[in-house]
Parts: sequence; C-alpha cells; structure tokens
Amino acid sequence: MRVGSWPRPQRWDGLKRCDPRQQRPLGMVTAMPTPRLNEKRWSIDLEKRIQEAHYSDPDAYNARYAFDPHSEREPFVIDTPPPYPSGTWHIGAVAQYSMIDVIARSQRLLGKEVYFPWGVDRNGINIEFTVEKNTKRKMRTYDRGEFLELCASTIETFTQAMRTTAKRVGLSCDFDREYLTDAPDYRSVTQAIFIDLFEQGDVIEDLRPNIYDPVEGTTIADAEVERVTRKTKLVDVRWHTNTGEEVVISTTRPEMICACGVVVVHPDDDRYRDLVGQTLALPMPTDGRDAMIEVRTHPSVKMEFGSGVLMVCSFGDQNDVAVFRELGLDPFQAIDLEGRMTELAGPLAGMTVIEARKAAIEHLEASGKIAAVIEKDQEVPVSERGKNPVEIILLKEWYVRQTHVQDRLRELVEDVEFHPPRNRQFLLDWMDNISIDWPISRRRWYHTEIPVWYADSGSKVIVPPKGTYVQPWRQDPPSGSRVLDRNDRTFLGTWDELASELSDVVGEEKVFDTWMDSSNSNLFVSGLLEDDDRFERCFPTALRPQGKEIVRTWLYYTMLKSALLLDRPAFKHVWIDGLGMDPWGRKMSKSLGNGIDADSVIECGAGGRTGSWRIKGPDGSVALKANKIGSECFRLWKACDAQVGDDFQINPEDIEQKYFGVLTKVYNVARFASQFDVPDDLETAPKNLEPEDRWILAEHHKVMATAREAWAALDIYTATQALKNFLTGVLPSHWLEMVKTRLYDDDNTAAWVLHRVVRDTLTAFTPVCPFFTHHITTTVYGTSSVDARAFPEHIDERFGEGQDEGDALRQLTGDLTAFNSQVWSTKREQGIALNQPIGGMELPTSLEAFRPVLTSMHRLA
RNA sequence: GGGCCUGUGGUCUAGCGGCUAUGACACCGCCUUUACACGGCGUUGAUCGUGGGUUCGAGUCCCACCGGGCCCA
Repeated sequence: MRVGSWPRPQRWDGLKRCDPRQQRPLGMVTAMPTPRLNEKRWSIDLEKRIQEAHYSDPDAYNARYAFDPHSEREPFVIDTPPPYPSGTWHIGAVAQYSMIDVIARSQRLLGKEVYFPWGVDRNGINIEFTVEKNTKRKMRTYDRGEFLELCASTIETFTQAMRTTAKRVGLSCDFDREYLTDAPDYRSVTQAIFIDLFEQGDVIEDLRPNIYDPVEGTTIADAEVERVTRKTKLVDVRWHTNTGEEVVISTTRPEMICACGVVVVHPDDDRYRDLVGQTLALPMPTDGRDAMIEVRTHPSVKMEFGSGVLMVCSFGDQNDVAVFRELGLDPFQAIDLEGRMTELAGPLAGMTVIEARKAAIEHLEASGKIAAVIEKDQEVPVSERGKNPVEIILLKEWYVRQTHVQDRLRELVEDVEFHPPRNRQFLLDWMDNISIDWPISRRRWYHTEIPVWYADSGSKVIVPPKGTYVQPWRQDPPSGSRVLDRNDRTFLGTWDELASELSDVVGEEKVFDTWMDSSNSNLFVSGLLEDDDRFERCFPTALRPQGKEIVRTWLYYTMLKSALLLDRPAFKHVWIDGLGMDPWGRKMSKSLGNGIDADSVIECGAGGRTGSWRIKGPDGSVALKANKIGSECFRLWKACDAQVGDDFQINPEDIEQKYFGVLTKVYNVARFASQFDVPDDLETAPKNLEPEDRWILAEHHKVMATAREAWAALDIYTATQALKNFLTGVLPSHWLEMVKTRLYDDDNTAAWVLHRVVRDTLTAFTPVCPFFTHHITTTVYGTSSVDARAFPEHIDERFGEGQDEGDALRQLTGDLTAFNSQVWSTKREQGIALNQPIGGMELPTSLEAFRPVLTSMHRLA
C-alpha cells in the first residue's frame, strides 16, 4: 500500500515496484488502494474538529489571517459592519457576514493584504434598555457611573456569545485587533473628529425644533423615527373670528391649540377666500401669549382634509415646523423635556400630552366648541428604539451640517463602485430627502460623551487634545485642552494658561448619537490618527459591505463624515446585500414568530443531533427538518443561491437538500484522487498529454479564468457557480470516467492532470468552503489552500479563451458529453451493464481523436 | 399616499432585444459501475405575475394593474 509514504518519492517508487496491480490484465478487479483522505465522508463533526484546530493556536491563526500594516502587498481594508450584541445574532446577518468572509478570503487569494476587522458596536440605547429591563429600574434613578458599569458588564456577556458564533461560521477576522466602539481608543477618535468638524464649522450648536422622545428624555434624528398605526380622535373644533363668524378646524391635537401660531388655508380654496387676513380667537384659554391669531394661506394644506382649514402649532408635526420656518413665525414652547404641558397651556399646564389631550376635549365639549369627534386610524411617529410617540420641541442641540454639502457628496458618490450597481439608488434617494441638519446630541448615558466644557457663563468652550478620551460630566478638562470662543470658534488660549481666569467651568452632560461613532468605522479601521502612512495607503477604504436597510444611516453618515473631513469618498467599493427572509419571503420578526436561530442551523448535524424548526407560516405552523448543515454547507448555500442585493429566503431543509450533496460529491472526487500518488512536480506539465487531458485542461482553464475574474469583481455568485459546476459536473462525470483505467494503470500523466486540476480548483474554491478545502489540501497535498496568497497560475496559455487550441477543445465538450450520454442511455435501454461491451455506437467525426479512450471507457465493440 | 427595487417549471435560479428559455433541487423511471446510492444515467414539468403598447422580433424596453420587499410621508 502506498499510504503514509508521501511526499517522499524514493519510497514511493519502491513501493510502486511491489504493486501487484501493474500486472493485472485489463478488466480484472483488484483491491482498491487506500485513499489518503481516510474519512469515508464529509461530516459536521469532522468540520468542527478542523475548525477547532484552526482557531485553537493563536500564532498559527494570526500568521494566516492577521493584518500586517507593513506588508508590501496591496492593502484591502474591509469596513466590516460591527454587530450590535443583543443576545441573538440574526441568521440573515450571519449569512451576510459569512459572505464578507468569502470576499476577505478571495482577496487574500488574489494576493491582497486584507484587513478583515472584528469590531463590535456597543454604544447605544439598546443596552441601556436591556439593563433597565433586567434590573427593573429606570436609568435616571441610578448614579451615572454605576449605570455605565452595569451596561459595560452586560454587553460584554453578549459580546462573548457573538465571538463564538463568528468563529463557528468560519470568519477569518483579525480577532486580536478587535475594536469596541465603547472603548477609549475608539471613542477618542469619535471625539477628535467632532472637534475637527467643530473647528472647521461643520459642527454647530443651535436652538431648533428637534424630534424628542419624552419618555426616554432624548433628542433623536430623522432616521430614528418610525411610524405605527394607532386609533386617534379627530376633533372638529369651532373657532370664531373677531367678527363672530364660526370656522371649524379639524385636529388630532387639541392640546396644542395653546401653541398655535397661525391658521392656514390653501391659496386656491375659494371657500375661505374671505377668511384670509382675518383674526381668530384661540378656543382654549392660554397663559402668557396673545390669544388672537391670523389666517393666512399655505400650499401644504389639503383642501379635502376635514374642513380644509389647518391650525399650525409649534410643533405638532414636521409640516408645522416647515410652515413656521417659511412664514417666519416665532415658535411657542408648549411641551417641556418631561413631556408635560408648559404654563402656556393655562389650565392644562403640568399634564402629560395624553392627559392634556383628554382634558382639552372635555374643556371644549363643556364650552360647546366641539362640532364632531371621529375615531380614525392615524400614523403616529414614534421613536425607533423606545416606540414612544415623539414630540417636536425647541432645544439647543449640536448638529452636523449636511445640507450644504449635498452637491459635493453626490460627486463623491459617483466615484464609488456599487455592488450591485442598482443599489446606489437607495443612497441617492435618501440624499434627495435631506432638508435639515443632523442633530447629534443625545440626553442618554451609555454613549460617547460630547468632549466639551463650557466656561464664563457659557461664552467659551474648552475642548480636549486630540487622542484623549474624556468624560466631561465627571472630569475636568485635561492638560493640553484648548479654550475657544463658543460662537466664532476662535482660539483664545490653552486651558493650562487660562484655567485660573475662567469661571464656572461646566462639563457637557450630553452624548453623541451612536451613528456619530459608527460613521467613523471606515476611518478607524483604515488607521486614521493611529498611523498616517497606513491611512494614506488604505484610504479610501477598499470595501464597505452592508445590508440595504441601513443605507440611509450607516452608509449615508459615513459618506458624509468622510466628505466633510477629507473631501474624499469613504470607499472604493460598496457591497449592499439583500435581507434574509423566512421561507415564504417575509421579513423575520419576533412578532411573526418566523425567526430561525443561526446556531441551530450551523450546529445541525453535530454530534449526531439533527435540526428541527417550527416556524409560523402564512397558513399556520410548519415543521422543518434537516439532518446536517454546518458552516461549510451554509456558506456554500449563501454563495450559490442568490446574487448580491437580492433578498434571500432561509429554509434549512432547502439548504441541506440542495447543497450538502455538493460537498459530498466534491469530497468524493478528492477522496478518489487521494488514492493516486501526487507527482513531485505539479508545476511542469507532462509532454505526453492525451487528447482527453488536453480537453479537461481547456475546460479547467476557462473555469479558473472565470473564477479569478469574478473574485476580483467581488462577484461571489459567478465564481462559486463556475467552480461548483466544474467540480460536480464535467470533471467527475466525464473526464474521471474516461481516465480511470489509465489512473489504475499508474499513468503518471493522468495523475498529474488529476492532481493539478483538483488542487487548483479547490484552491479557487477555498473562499467559500475554507475548512473543507483546507482539510483536503493539507491531507493530500501537504499545504493548505487557505494559505494561498496567489491565484493558481494557468497551466498552459494555449488552453485559454481566444486561443486556437483551447477554443477548439472546448467546442468538443458538447459532442463529447452528448456521446457519453448516448452510450449510457443505449446501454440502459438494451439492458447492458455499463462495464460490458456494446456494439454499433457511431462516433462523431469530431471525436476521432478520442476514439481510443472512448473505446476503452465504454468497451465499444 | 409617494419613491426605489422585485416577480421565470412544485421550490430556488440564469437571462441584459434575436435559433426550440439556463441550471440546481424535488418528482418519476432505470442502474450497485474497483471514489461517491449522501451516487450515476434518463424522462416529465414554465402560456417568463396580469393586461396593454413599442418593435420584423419582447422573459428582456415602455405603460397600467396585482403580489412581495426596502425606504419615506
């Protein structure tokens, strides 16, 4: 037996001389040689063993996958989406992440120095909510420092679970360089960028109407508002002009009458032509304001809605904000930061908005001013995180200016390559709707602090030196801080010089919107503020992979930041994938009960445990079952089943049924190959190639060219399809059958072609199934395909596309496969076993060169 | 209500104005063949969501409608 001798050719030759099969007559059956791949089949347990070995040795792991900033290779930095640890990792996100890994591995295979960072997004209101829920105490009842520690320790446990899943799906991240967005190094970058933007005038402070969540006590941005349908009372209120004329105005917010600044009608509305210019008395008592207001016109009024007359309050909704701005009105403050009515509301003062609405209706009812009340479905704006109805309140907040750079940003977006190209539209559409600046300050705690102190009655601001993480709510400005004029940002002197002269120094208590952190991720991973030389080589960041649902936030804000700070596009490529859906194409959600746990799919088949899922479908609950999936099959499925950008349906039954067989097949091809000795020199092609060898090399050449191009173009689907089809189709079904006899007869040329083709194809396939190919290539060839840092060279350019010989050979593929099929089919019809002779088969003239091999293969008589 | 995507055999999918619409899985039939029955071979199976239009010619371009998705009001 030849086992165990490889790779030493001397011993191999010796054993070969003893091989009894050399003398066997044609057609005689001898014992099968032992394959070097000794596991009978690919299994999830085998996969796990390989994987554990892969991750258990940190030095070996880092040698393979860690980023070397000083490498001579072209850098390829991936701005991985830092996942937010919340306990469970959505299977769609895990699938998407595994595809980012495919891109990382394929770029390494093409010779790039890949930085595939592992970052975790840990700032934000979600973890605050989790802690509040776990301890049944609201944030503001805690000491601030104590609350932060609770958040930090809670999120760390979630983070651990996520790291485990990341490794189980085979991610080749640089785990040693893990970054956490709540760590001082990351937060100091956010703070430094804020200071830069402030000094260059792109961050400003202003008193503006802001969307405010009164329950959580914080401002939020446009992008964080969502809408829910709720029942609301639409109240028709009788108003009266100073001449005693009655006007009915419909409103869902009678409590806001006290903040009414104007009543408007549509300029084309003939019914109210006489009303315009008159004054109306507010139908509710107020305190501290003029009770009369004017009637004017505005085109935003819907004539057919209610009576066609609209009261405009500061601020009932976004339209009110726009009308106030356009008509130049002074706003009223009707709601305070606790969500209660101010003194302006007279008798309603101190009530919550909901209480005030009820009281207002009662009051109007009692004074006979209600004409009608209708129950109506209304879309109510609520905060995305807290699901609380939001209010619009005048507040002094920090903003990133964005309306002034939209034209430039549009130019920069042009320089970014989108995958798929159509998804660029999501970004452009969102940009079309940008009309106000981005409010970035939040009244929460577990976020990056705004790095500012105020002094001298708030007329000056103090900012820390760049690279220092500060918490102004509990510390003084550090040495090296600078003092600036709060209004015009002029430099007044250093903190160290001026500290003794400045009075009432107060630290800012507010924090940043978490998107202020997230939108720096590309700058952070590219080395901004850490290594200028590296940043120069790595920026614009090579790739931003992400889901399409966060284009308006993460992608937009990142593009904005890089534009404001550097006037450059943030990325070279943006890869925007679709979303993971349930087996019926619906979004997975807790309320629908149609979610599938990622770990249950990846672990399916491990230790003999099968998987079963009960999922609520449109027509009742459905049970799904699978025996074995694992990470390799899961990745193969995602790579093959849908093109980038398309939403993909996740059905574990389908994944196993369609793709586990592919692994089995490829494994068996490799296992078959592994019984034949690997020639010493796989680089130099033998001179005596047979026609069938030249043919498969031509087919192989084309597949490899397709794969290389597709990997370079970040086209996972095309690369994987090409490789999979070759490995499971023409190679085993036709070529292997043709050369089996030669292989058993120890034909070195056939063995050379077999091993070279299998090794190279598996190498090109490695990004999709890294552990599978790693196992095969290390066992059979002594080197791991995951370590390949150059795409396999073509065997002979004469087999290439556009070359006479290659094209001519590939032209024969149709005839060749058709002839084989015809023989197999005829034998089947005539009841002839495949290994028995058959007569009367007509060989097409194009295949004349293949007559000897086909005659022997089919035993043509 | 608006914008942008999307709709191809039972299921998933290719297709980018031109012979008879690609492939996979499932189904059905046949086959133990010195890798693989978790395999091989061979059949069935699609009025390309619906209805109009442009064109010599439409799955492909345009319009409307219907279903799904994302985003927004």
